[in-house]
Amino acid sequence: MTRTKTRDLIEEKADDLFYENGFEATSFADIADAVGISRGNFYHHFKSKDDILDAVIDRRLSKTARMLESWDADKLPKARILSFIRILLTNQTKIMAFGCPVGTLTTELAKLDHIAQSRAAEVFTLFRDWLTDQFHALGHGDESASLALHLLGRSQGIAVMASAYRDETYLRAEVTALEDWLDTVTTKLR
Amino acid sequence: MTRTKTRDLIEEKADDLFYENGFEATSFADIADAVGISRGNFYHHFKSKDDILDAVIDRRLSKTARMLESWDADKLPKARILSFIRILLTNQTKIMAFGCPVGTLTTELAKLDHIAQSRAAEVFTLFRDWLTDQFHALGHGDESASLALHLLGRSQGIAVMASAYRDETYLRAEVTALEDWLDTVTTKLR
DNA sequence: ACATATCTAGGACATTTGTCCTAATTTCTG
DNA sequence: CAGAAATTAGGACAAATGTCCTAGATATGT
Repeated sequence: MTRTKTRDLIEEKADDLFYENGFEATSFADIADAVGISRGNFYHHFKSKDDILDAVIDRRLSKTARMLESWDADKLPKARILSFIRILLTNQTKIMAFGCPVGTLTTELAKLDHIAQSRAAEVFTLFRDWLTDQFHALGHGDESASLALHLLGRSQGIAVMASAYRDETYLRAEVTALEDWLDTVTTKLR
Repeated sequence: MTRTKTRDLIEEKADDLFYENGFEATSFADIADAVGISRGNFYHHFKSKDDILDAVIDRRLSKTARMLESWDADKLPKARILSFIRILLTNQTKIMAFGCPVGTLTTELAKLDHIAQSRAAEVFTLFRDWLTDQFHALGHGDESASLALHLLGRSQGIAVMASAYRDETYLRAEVTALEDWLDTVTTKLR
């Protein structure tokens, strides 16, 4: 198999496992098993566990950036924010089982006092800046940044509670509440 | 040392370590070192790691119940809810470093597929039911339960974002926003 | 087609993990 | 005070961890 293919496969499986089982709880053996390669082969592609973590974070950063760009392409600001809110519904099953991938990873890395924590939080920054742009486009001026952070926090809270209780009704109700909030906030301007 | 004293000390240190470093990342050796006893002695008090986890959860449950009772004793419903909101300020430093102890533990246990996950979530239930009572007392009727869950989710989101960015300004702004929300919600009734 | 670089498997390694055992010490009880 | 019970220390144990090494297989470039 070509280099990039195996590397990519490792990153993909590691990404999944870090999300579903946590970074600390995922061992080299777990990833190697999931990929179907030997443990030894591993070190040809990644020379340490932190190396894989870096790659997984990179992967998530570019995946997120691509998603935001695709929303930029064919939507209006308010619809874009709605797309963000509705990630909670799109990924409902996984979120109820494992929470938000971004929030849970940064939380875990904070506890581990891991150097990569701030890099993991950059995924949040991607969303935050993008959301700030959207609120700006809607004419919210200086408020835009705090609206973006507020929305990010609301989503995180929903993810935490939805997974704690595995409660779909709560999740849906809160998504609706967020959509209402967006309506209120965007119509308050005129 | 008497049985209860050592047991208590172990629980206390385990509680702290689980919070600050995570459950999985905390080893027996870590706890034993923190308490200052030998690893062997450990198994006289707790026969497995899950045993300590159970004890720590019990501890948190009763600690939480006691706190809520103390608020019941000398406050009015709205002031009680305000006390809840202001936990975020009271425990600001720890929350910015390690997130919310309840949210982060349930999240981790969900990923580990751990049997104790639902018991850990009972701390949320304590808060939820108590908050529901307060909203009831304020005359919110059937809305009370979802208001309680909403407030719980908002707090969780704030804890996640505050620790992701270690951002005190955000935390304070969002607490103020929550206080405003409480005002709006409670005055909307008349 | 051959030399070179890349990839792969399998195992070695020291360390750490959770768990358990034994023997000594302390504390309690009659 | 003597005997029983509870507590403690220290180490043994297998399994798992992250890391590294070697030797064979595969692919690549000329």
